[in-house]
Amino acid sequence: MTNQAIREEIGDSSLEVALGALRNSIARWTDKSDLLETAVSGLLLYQHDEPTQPRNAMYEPCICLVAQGAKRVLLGDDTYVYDAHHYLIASVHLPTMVQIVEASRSKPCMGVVLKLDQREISQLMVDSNLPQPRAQQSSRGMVLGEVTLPLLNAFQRLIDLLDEQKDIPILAPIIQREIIYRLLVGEQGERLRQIASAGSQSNQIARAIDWLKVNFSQSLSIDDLAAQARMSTSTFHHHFRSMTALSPLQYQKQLRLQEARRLMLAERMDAANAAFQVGYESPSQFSREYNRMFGAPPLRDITNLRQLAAGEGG
Amino acid sequence: MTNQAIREEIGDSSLEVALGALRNSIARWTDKSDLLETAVSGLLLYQHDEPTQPRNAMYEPCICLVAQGAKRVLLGDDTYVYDAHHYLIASVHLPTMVQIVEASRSKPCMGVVLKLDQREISQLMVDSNLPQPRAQQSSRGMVLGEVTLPLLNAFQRLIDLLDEQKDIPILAPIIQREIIYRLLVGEQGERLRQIASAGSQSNQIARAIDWLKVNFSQSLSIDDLAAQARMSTSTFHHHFRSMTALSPLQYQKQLRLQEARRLMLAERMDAANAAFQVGYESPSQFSREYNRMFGAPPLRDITNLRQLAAGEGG
DNA sequence: CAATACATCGTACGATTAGGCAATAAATTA
DNA sequence: TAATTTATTGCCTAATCGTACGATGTATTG
Repeated sequence: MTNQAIREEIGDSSLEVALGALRNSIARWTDKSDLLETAVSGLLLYQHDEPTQPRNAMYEPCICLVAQGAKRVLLGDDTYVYDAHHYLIASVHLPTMVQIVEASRSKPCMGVVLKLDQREISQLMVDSNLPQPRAQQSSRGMVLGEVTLPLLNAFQRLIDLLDEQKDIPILAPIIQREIIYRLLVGEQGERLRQIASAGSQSNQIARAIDWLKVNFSQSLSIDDLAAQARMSTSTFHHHFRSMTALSPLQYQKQLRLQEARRLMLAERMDAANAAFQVGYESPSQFSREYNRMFGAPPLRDITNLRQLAAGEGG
Repeated sequence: MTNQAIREEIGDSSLEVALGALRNSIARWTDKSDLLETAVSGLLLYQHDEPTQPRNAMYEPCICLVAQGAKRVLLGDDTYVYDAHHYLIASVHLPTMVQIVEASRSKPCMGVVLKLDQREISQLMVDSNLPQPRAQQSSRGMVLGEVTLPLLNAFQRLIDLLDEQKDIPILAPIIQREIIYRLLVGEQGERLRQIASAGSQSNQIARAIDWLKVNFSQSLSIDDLAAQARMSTSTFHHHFRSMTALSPLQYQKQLRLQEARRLMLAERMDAANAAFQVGYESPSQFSREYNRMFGAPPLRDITNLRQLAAGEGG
């Protein structure tokens, strides 16, 4: 056995130990098919005890780990599958399809999510004099990386804080900074640094995405948005798509339709009003696009969902 | 013979008489194959005693009449042929191919050109309370119309002024206003009014064209130009093309290459400098496009032209 | 200095939009 | 249950706009 192989062996076994500890911690705080917002702001824990169908979900800027099980994320034509040995970073808000592909009663999928704040990342880059990214080109806003022991340990310490709530205000930010630092210098650090470096194309696109996220119900002028990002219309398109796998309009449409669905489902709003609320000016157009996205026209889709929920509840 | 027919007969014969008078006047001031800028500013007279090949020419905003002979104007894929019974209005600067198709020693092509000033047109529209145009859609910046007797008479009086130079400062503007008025209320008045009504799409495009005409050697941002015209990039394209039969870039290219040709021919500038002067940043690109437009690379084209001129001169 | 790779930009094309109207489904009432 | 009203969805037209693609210009590499 070579030294290299020995190191890997040791590393791997340490990793497994750390993952085991993480599983225990997650299990202490969450129950089956449970999602918990913890006392550490931005830190979420969850477990789920069976595979799911793909479902629409919005990823926020965050880093996601699973201590057990596996998930599949669909972004445009790309597929990202991650498990206990791979983390996933989303550097912007991204509409995706998410599916738990590996989970069971005996071995539920157990996950940790830590939301990332771009300002923190930028601050850390300045503070630690990390080099500006080489390439100007913008790439996908989602990336997979290999889980390392120090990273796992940091997460472990973060979760351990939940037992010592008084330490959270002081220690949580420190540990979060450590995690971010480890990501920045890790294999996918370049990506994160691109997003965070002010004025870069990635950063400009990220700003545009933030704007859309807030103002999706307003009517959208791509030309203006491009001007804001100091790019030509077509260049803006190019970079937007390379980051989100969606055209700006498709992105806005996703936001609009998902919000409309939420309004009808949770706030019991009728189709026409929901359509209007999210920025559509004609109900017929809304109906057509809703149908295209969710597979059924508004009312029928909502009825389906209600029946499904009732069935699960009973 | 119906009254209608009689009126037409009378009208036609009067028209012929008027055209005869116009021919005499033009002949008094111009010689064979001669172009005269008259003492009336904006008024040009010319005659040409043989048909020509099509040649590149820039039309300014103007109205063109021929008292004898015929001309053909090529604008993009459109062809405009006009003779003694049809005038041609150009409402913006337009790069065209022009060809005299009917002319001979005994019956030379005899023409009158009066340049039009958009501000005068707008002023007249306000003063005379002419209605704003109905349609918003923009159309070709060139149009043919049927010559009428009053129009011919006005032109006759304008040319007659050349014999009474002291009256020009007072009478020329008045007669020009009459001509513009007749055009505005005539069959093609709608077109002219569109161009002149501030804020209309046609007017916005006309402004963009004016800008291009002056700043063709600067590098051009279509997005900015569109923003200036308060249109989206694509809408701007659409209207620009419907008015000029050219895309904005093609339009600019025409201006650049024609100016470069002039610089080389008249100012004896070398190719590389001419290229640079009109805004090209690489001589190779210039050469390629020059070749495409004039059928020969810069140096050879100029040599050809010089030989041609020498041949005609001798 | 040529050749090549790469990013950017212009623009033609096709998708999307508003707005109006017709058809249909659902709900309410006779 | 039938009739009437109301809410939703489907369809049309004309215009605008988004955007994929190909042309153009810039940087890089041998």
